[in-house]
Amino acid sequence: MKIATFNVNSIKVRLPILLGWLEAVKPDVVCLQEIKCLAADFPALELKGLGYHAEVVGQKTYNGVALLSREPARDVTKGLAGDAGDEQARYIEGTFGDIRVASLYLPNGNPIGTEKFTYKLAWMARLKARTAALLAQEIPFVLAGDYNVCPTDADVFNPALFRDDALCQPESRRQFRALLNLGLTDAFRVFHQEPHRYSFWDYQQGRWYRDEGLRIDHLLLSPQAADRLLAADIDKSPRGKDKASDHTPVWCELRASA
DNA sequence: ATGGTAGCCTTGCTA
Repeated sequence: MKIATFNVNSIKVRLPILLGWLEAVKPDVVCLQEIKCLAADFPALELKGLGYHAEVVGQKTYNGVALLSREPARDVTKGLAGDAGDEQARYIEGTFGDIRVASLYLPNGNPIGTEKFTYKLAWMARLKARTAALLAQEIPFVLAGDYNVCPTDADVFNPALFRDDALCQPESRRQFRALLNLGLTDAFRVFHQEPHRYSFWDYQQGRWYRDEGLRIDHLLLSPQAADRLLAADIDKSPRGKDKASDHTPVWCELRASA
């Protein structure tokens, strides 16, 4: 089973690139972020035309996550537990075969020293609590999405430039490590230890052209999923197209259950 | 020293 995550930065604008990529790669499950539309405005028909079902947590203008899948999702839950007053569309879970999958869009948190950074850290604490609850079930699961956390200085083109950025803050990295230390595996790093592999390149200042990016899109696997991990990589090809997102897909492949 | 880009639509906000 091939599972991918892709921050599309507007599903409306990115639909041609997304459709082309789905046709070429044929992933079984795709976790989307920053769809930037209400669920009612999601292009479900176009995706159905390629054989993909969609489950959507929408929001106008900002955020928004979705799960695309060849087989319909089961037991879909929308939103991240822990703050009933949180209106932001950043989390959805569904089950595909025997694998639980979440599409998440972790808050950016910039600028630091503001309520935005506080919200980011609080959201990470909620994600840790949800992860602990999932781990207690001892099932294969994949938490995939835009974490807005660059785990180490090897995951950013110029650490000094990001010293005061929320994506590279020690506290953001600490909470990301705390999540991993519960027992999750960063699928990409199982197969690729080399530094300077990125999933995001800013639109400004020729960052894509110069390969000056950050690795902030991750697939974190439970032990039962990691035991079935066959491959994982970043697919840079969509980022090079006209009208590209500033992110590119990251994927992993899991062996079918015995 | 500052602005640079993109997407939304609010002529500013978020990233």
